[in-house]
Amino acid sequence: MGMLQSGNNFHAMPYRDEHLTMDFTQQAVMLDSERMTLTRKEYELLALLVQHAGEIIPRDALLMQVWGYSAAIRTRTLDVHVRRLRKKLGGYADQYIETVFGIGYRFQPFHAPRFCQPQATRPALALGA
Amino acid sequence: MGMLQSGNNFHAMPYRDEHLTMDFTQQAVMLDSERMTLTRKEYELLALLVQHAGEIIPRDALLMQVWGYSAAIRTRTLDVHVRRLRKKLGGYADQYIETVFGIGYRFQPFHAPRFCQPQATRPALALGA
DNA sequence: GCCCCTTTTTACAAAGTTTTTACAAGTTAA
DNA sequence: TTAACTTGTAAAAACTTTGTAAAAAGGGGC
Repeated sequence: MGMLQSGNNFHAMPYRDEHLTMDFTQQAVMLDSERMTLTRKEYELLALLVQHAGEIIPRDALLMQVWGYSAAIRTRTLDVHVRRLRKKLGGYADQYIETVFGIGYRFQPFHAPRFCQPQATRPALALGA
Repeated sequence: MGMLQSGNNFHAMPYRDEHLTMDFTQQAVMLDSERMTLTRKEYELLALLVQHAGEIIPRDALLMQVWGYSAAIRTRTLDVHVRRLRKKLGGYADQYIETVFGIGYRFQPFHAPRFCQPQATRPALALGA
C-alpha cells in the first residue's frame, strides 16, 4: 500500500514547479532560484506535504509521521511549523499550503486548479493500523 | 461514543444523475461539474438522503443517524441543515430535496417522476427498538 | 557554566461550524 | 374560519478548530 516511511525518503522523485524546487536526495529546497533554509522539522513537514501534492493529509497523519505522536495528543506545534513554512514561502504561502478545516493540510502545486473548499476529499494518508 | 455515523459508508455505490454526482468513498460531491463544498454534517445528511433516493426518511431517523439524537428531542437543527443543503443545491434544491409534511424528507433523483402527495409511502428507514 | 539556534508550550485571537432561539409561514383537521 | 401543529428562516449564541506572538524548554558546541 502507499505506506509512507518518515521524512527520509531518498527514493522520491524531485519536485519542481514554476517557483518551487525540492530535491529529496540532497534535501535542498529552492524558491525562485533562492535556496530556502529550513530547519529539520520544517523540512520534514514540507517534504511530506510535497510528496503528497494534491492530497489532503490529516493532522493526525502529519503528527504521526513527522513527530511520532500518536493521535489525541493536544499540541499546537504542527500549526506553528506550518506558520513558519508559510512565512518562508513568502507570497506563495497561501497558494501552496492549504488548510482543510477539520481535517488537515494540503500542498498544491503552483498551477493546480483549486476548489473553493476541498473539505470533502478523502485523505490519502491513512492513520495507524 | 465510538458510534459510527451514517456518513462513513464507504461501500455504497456512487450516485450519479444529470446534475449531481456523489462519490461516497472520496466523500466528494459534484454539482454540474463544480465541486460542492459541504461541511461534515451537511455531507452526512446529504449522503444519507441520497443513499436512500426515492424513499422518505422520517425526521426521527435522520436525527438518529446523523446526530445520534434519540426521538423526542426538540431541535430545529435538521431543518437548518436541510436549508443550507438546499441553498448549496441552488436551483435544483426543490427538485432534489422534498419535504414530506409530518414525516420527514426525501431525496429524488433528477428525473424521478413525482407524485402529488407521497404521504402514503411507507418510510424506508426504521427507527431503532 | 554560557551562547545560539530550534522546538514546544502557553495563552489568546480569529475563523469556521453547529445549535439554539424566536418568530413567520404553511398545513391539517374540526 | 380558528386552533393546533409542522416546517422555514434569519440571526445570535455556543462550540470547535486554526492562527499567532511570545515565553519557555531543549540541545549542541564552546
